[in-house]
Amino acid sequence: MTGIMDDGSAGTSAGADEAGSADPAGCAKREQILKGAGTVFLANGYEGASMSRIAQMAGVSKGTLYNHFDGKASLFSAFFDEQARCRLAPIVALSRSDGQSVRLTLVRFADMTIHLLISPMALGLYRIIIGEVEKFPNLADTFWRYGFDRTLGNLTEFLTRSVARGELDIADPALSAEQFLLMCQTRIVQRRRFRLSVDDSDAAIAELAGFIADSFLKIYEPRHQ
Amino acid sequence: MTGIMDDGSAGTSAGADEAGSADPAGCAKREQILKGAGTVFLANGYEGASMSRIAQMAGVSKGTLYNHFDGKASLFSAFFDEQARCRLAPIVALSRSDGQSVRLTLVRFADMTIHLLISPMALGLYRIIIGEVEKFPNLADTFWRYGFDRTLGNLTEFLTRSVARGELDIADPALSAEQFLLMCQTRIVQRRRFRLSVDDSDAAIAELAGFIADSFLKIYEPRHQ
Amino acid sequence: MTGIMDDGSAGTSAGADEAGSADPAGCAKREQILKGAGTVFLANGYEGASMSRIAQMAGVSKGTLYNHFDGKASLFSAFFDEQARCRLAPIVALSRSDGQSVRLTLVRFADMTIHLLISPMALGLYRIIIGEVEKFPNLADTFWRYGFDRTLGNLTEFLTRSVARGELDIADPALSAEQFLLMCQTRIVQRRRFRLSVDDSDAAIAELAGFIADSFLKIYEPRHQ
Amino acid sequence: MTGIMDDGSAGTSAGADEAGSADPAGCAKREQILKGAGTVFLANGYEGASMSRIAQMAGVSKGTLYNHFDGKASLFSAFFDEQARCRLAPIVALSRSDGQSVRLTLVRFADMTIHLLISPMALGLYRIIIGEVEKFPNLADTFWRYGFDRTLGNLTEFLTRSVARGELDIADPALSAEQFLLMCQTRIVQRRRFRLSVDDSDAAIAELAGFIADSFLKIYEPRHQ
DNA sequence: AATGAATGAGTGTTCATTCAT
DNA sequence: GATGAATGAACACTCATTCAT
Repeated sequence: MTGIMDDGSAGTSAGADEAGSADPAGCAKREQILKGAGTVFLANGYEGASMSRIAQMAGVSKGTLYNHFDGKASLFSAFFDEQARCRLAPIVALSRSDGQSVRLTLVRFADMTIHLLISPMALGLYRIIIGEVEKFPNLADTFWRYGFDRTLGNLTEFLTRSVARGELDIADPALSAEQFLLMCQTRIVQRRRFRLSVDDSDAAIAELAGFIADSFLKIYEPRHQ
Repeated sequence: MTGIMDDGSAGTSAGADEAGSADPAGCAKREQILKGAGTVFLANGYEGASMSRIAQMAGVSKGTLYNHFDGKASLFSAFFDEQARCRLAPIVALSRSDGQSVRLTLVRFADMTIHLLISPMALGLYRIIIGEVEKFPNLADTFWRYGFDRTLGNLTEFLTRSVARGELDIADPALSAEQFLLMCQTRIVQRRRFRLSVDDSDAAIAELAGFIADSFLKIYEPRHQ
Repeated sequence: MTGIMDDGSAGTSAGADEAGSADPAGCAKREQILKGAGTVFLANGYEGASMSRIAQMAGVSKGTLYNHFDGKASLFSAFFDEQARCRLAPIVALSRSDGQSVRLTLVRFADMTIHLLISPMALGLYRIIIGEVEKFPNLADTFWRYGFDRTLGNLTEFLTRSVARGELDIADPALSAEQFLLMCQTRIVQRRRFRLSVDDSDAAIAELAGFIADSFLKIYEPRHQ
Repeated sequence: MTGIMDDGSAGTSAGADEAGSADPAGCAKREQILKGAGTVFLANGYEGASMSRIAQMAGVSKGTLYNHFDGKASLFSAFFDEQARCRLAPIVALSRSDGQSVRLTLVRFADMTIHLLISPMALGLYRIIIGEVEKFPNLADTFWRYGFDRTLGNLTEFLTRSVARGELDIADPALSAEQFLLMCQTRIVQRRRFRLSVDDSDAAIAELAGFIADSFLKIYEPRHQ
């Protein structure tokens, strides 16, 4: 439905030299494996996951894993590519909602970002990428490109439009967008990443989102003199 | 020189009066092991590190590891505690530097924070904690307390003093201190954590530190009307 | 031929109708492992046996051991159960031989018992059970039930029948049966358990069996006055 | 007090070429080690005992163990020799009690034997010897000679005297003595060796002792025609 | 294409033994 | 003589990977 899906299917069809009738069936098993792999990898990390458990979780035999993927590392990368390509960046669409005040848009953006970042999937992906970046450097790259840059790009675009409208005064929108995303990690997100207890109720998130948006506006709202 | 050093030397001197020459020797082996363990843990994570490799790296036999530590997890924790206690938070002293302008203090604080956070040790510790927090929840706690809270506390204190002097207008200094620390992770720190290439020259860091301090001041400098 | 064989074949045939050719193959590996395990366990005891040696002796890899059994203790128990169930108590059938004089039956019973008890397998099992009874209490229980109680039961039954016929005068046949079995361990069996040299030729055993039967008869033959 | 002590001290003094002033002190440490070793060996068997635990239990350092004994096997043998020489065969003295009826002597002998054989020490020694006889063949030999043969010898002597007095009619007193000792293991002793539950109250033992003595007398009491 | 039994190098850990102090 | 830190071979057990079916 979004451009994300298009990207995903495009990537698959590009390599779909085996397509036709075999593709759906083969893809089903493949997806089945990737789903099981994801569950195990997110719960146990790369080293902590065993191929046996993945096979068991996916409901296939261990041999089948090796028919579809070259090995553990390959399966791990495939899982991450799929996650990054297909499931990240649901914040994208939101920032398009024009017609609202800049503040409201920023508040909603912050609210959604915080909610996303403390979702089990996002926390798990962050954990595993940060943990395994030395062993799988391209993983972080993929994750960054698909998971962060797109969101960042949309926010940057929104900020640029706002600057053009004279609603904000920003010299480097890309840098400020990144700054905004980091401010969203204050308190709640950061503590959740460290598994520290914190109030992450919707109300607490909403309040924090307001605080972040206001802070951001104080930095960048045009000062009339 | 700092309170950290005092803590460390206090612990050491406490055991020094009954040992004399024996203590350094025993401590030497322990330190030797911890050093090797650190190298391997930081490079490979907890699961990826093997006791054999640690023994080899530390230049001792595998059995000696177990004479000094209860096991892998124990060694890991010991390494972590030592790092958290002794090597983190050298930023502490800085925020005491009164007599300077608030901006200069913030700039220097941001500069030091960025430098610290992109140091190999800090990057490695962050990686490993985030990666292993599910298996070692108390690790993140220790890291947070020693590595983050102390720095945060000092910054909070500084902000509170500045508010008292009328130089800043902050409702919740602790929250704003955390916000400042997260802004310090914009661009350079975050990219280094993802192993992405980024200009982390002193000049680039200095410029970013200035940007962060200015942003922070724009949020919290008193508005005269 | 005996009830023991029936038990064994019954268990096998129960699984044979859904397997056919696969069962024997899987069972073959299992039997192969159990055979190797038996050799090593009997020669070295439980603690003295290493899984590596068992694997080597059985001609399989160490991993295969763990594909078929949960671990060392499990393998040990499996070996034991099999031995206790299938190889002990071949004396059972003998006591049924009616139509002979009581004395002859007792002599033959003693003769067979002594022969059985000094067989390498019985000596090894006895050794290992006595040695490991603290660590595997259920082992001794199994051994007792399959190895001793059945034989004891048959002898008791025989004695009871003889009492009914007026050929013996026994108040507590179960106790006397046990007494008989212990008398069978005089001299030869006991010395073999201690690895002491002793004449265990068939002739010596036959003579001892006669002595035991005569002693037993002197205790329990009806005294007419 | 008994001949046992004489034997023990004789054995020690025979090898006391290092005697004089060093002997008592060295012997104290040696005894201390042997005591600790005994505790650990009896509780865990040979393989299950670790030199560290023995050192700890004896209250000496691990190195000291090796100053006094050649190694684990040597310590094990030394412990057994000492046990066999010094602590076994307290039944010896009893059979000398003449002036009583043969039956009473036999009853008291059986009673004492049963009590001795189900004592923790005797059960432990039996277990460990039977279990380790393959690895330490001379152990069983020592145990047999000191633990069994002496008792057997005394009983044989008593039986011979009784035969001479016309109170018993025994062709091979040594064989019959052994037979008597084995009958003493009926029911209670045997079950305790297998860790099976059994009534081992003094009353039960007394009753069993009576049964054994009566059985024995029925075999060997002179038949007047 | 799917299976799962077999593999063997690898893991964390223990422990009898040695030796400088 | 006593110590205990150091050793390294051995242990039970795991797991990514292969391959005959």
